[in-house]
Amino acid sequence: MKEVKQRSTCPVSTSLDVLGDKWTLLILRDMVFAGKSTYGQFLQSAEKMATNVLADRLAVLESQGILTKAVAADKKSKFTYRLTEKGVDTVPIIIALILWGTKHCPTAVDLGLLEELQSGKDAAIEKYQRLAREKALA
Amino acid sequence: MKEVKQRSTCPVSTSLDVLGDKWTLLILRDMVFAGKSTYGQFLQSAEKMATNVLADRLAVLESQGILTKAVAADKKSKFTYRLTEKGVDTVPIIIALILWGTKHCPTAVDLGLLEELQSGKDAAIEKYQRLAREKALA
DNA sequence: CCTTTACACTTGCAAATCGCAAGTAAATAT
DNA sequence: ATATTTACTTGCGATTTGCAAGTGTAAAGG
Repeated sequence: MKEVKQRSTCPVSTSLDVLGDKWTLLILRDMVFAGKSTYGQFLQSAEKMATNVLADRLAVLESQGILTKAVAADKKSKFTYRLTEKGVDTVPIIIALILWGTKHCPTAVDLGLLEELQSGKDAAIEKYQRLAREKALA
Repeated sequence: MKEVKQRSTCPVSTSLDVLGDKWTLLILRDMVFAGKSTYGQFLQSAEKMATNVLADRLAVLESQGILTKAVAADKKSKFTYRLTEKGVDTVPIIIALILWGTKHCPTAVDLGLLEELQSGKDAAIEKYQRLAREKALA
């Protein structure tokens, strides 16, 4: 039961107590936008996160109720991570990061997603939250 | 000229390369929502960040063009930090964190701001960006 | 049955970062 | 001249990270 230290009661601070590092939101990004759900899939991302850091972050995310861990349907030696509603609710944060990065970090590019976001952010947020919820039930 | 290592070209990742830690967004929060602008003011926040970490983050934020540093109008021994447009554009990220923290971290409370956000997020984003811009010009 | 592979971690260790306390330096105030 | 304010810098032990290698369990192959 990985515990998180709370530095203050400010909601920005408490959010960062859990999400404020270089890796956690990348895991959530992979779940929401790349449909990933297993340890092995998370390791394959372009950013190459270390195995021990991934294991640690998954444990924190699980203990914070942001995702759930269950034995996979096909293999008993495999686990499937799924987003909870608390996890689905991080979509607006990730989308805000995408918009900021795309606008201000010139080398940051994204396929069709950017167009979709620029032509209607709220619609995109709802779409990806719906998709994430459907995946969570599957 | 503090340099930031870019892990990939994904916009979420590049944003986190700069903003992804426990302190950076708290500095920006203090500038946007508490009107702070000096080293001493940042140190007084409830989260009690270490002096060397603050100095480091301010240097990164300045080198990334998120804020500017200038000698204060009243005192030559004092500096004033101001947000650039790139800095003002982090407001939606901070607001997304406020909404998530308030909804999912029970101890995270906020005075009147929450009500304001719930009754119109986009209006609130525009309001605080406008206020931040006005302060940046002052 | 026995061996190999796939998958999900765990461990060990050097390097980087953090948190804390104290010290430095320049500009004001007294 | 002395003290204070403001903004850092420095030193150091503790924590966290990144990298490589090892462990354990379940399925698959021979």
